[in-house]
Amino acid sequence: MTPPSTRPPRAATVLQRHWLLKSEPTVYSIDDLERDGSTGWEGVRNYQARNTMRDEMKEGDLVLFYHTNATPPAVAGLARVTGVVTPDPTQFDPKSELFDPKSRKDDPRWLMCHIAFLEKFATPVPLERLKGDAALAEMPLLQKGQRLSVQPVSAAHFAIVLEHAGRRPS
DNA sequence: GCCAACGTTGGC
DNA sequence: GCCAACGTTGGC
Repeated sequence: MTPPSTRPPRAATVLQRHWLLKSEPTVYSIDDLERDGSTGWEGVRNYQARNTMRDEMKEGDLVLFYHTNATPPAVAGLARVTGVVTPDPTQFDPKSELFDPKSRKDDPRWLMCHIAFLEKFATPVPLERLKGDAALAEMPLLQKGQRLSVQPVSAAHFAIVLEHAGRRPS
């Protein structure tokens, strides 16, 4: 017989997850986010990334802001998820490169998460440095062929990246 | 610019 | 449902 637990049930509200969002800095950089304070993450056109934003990212989650197609590619700073997903307006704009004629306003195909600026790293963490840390070998970003623009990051990997950035894990 | 890896599309 | 063709990603 299992005695009744004396512990409270694990509360989903205490779970804070960590993510990595990729952006080309020539399109939208950590400096742009610092200037804007917060932003809707427009432009995701991959179903897996969309589903992650829709189903898994929660307010208060922490985000590594990664500069892709940059010199060098690097984790550039930190952001925080601020709320639920909303339709990505660019899918309905015929003048946008991201226009999707198959998406309907009453059933939007593409969604965007919302993030707020937390900090720009004084010391960005280059991809090469991440690759050089054996403790990060399993990080999704470093897997061969990976190219998701929205990725999960484990709490352990997140803390290690912060250390590389010269930050004390909080 | 190259190209490996992956995702999407569409004919059948 | 298969799969070839095509488009995109993104480091180098």
